[in-house]
Amino acid sequence: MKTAVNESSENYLETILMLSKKLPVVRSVDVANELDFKKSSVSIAMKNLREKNHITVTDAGYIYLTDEGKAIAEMILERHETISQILINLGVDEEIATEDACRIEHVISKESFKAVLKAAKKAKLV
Amino acid sequence: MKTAVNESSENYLETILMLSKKLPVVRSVDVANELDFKKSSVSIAMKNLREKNHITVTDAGYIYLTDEGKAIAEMILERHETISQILINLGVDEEIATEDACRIEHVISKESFKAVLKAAKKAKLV
DNA sequence: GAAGTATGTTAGTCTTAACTAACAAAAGTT
DNA sequence: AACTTTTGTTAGTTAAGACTAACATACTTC
Repeated sequence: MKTAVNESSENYLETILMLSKKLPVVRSVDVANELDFKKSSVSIAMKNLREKNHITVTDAGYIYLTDEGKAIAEMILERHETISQILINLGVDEEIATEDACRIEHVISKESFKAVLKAAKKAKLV
Repeated sequence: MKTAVNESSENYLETILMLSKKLPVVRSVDVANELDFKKSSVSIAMKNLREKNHITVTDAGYIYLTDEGKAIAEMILERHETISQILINLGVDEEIATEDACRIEHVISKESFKAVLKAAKKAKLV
């Protein structure tokens, strides 16, 4: 089952996972606040993620990642943490490193990420 | 003079610079062929680049980068070559490395690129 | 010079993903 | 009970950046 995921969806899934680690439950409004988007935008995005089976939403409005959604979210979050850590350890300002990681995490291929991670570990950068 | 350049424009400028190195003159149709876009799309893009003073176009349809356009194009092309070279030297398949470089080159910050370049040189990766 | 090919432009369409505005329902407050 | 705040949804707008279709030159070629 090919799951074509675009950058926008990846970003929402990553944010839901991240929020679920620091909030008891995650709602649309939490996602909107975190990303600084309007709740109407998030509402539509959540509808799309529901239709693609990447999340489920309870009657109370609590958002949960499905296995598929969680797999994507965890992949992106791992990339985010790894890439920002590498950049910070190379001397890049933390805020800039985080912003760059936020963009690179969506465009790097599995193969390249794997190669970079391996090299960074060898060089004790991560 | 803040020159906000989006990914699309950067890509066109990079392509014009690249083509200028292997063709006597660069025209819209050459850009369209290289990027596999329709010539109408390129026509509109060239109009935008002209309005932003990133290129000039002669009556004969020959496209030339302005100083400002060339600066952007050279920056992106340097990133492209550097990033793809690093990935290839880390063992990534050449085609994948090139595709990844094509995307990362537009989203990495000046500061991060500089840090990565320095580290790659130290490690003899580039 | 007529016909065909190459090049460039314009007008209008489509998709994505944000936005505002308006509204409905629930929960909290006085 | 009445008012306010919070949350979510829907409808319609906007912008970017690709697309198709149609057309206007201009250059070739016979």
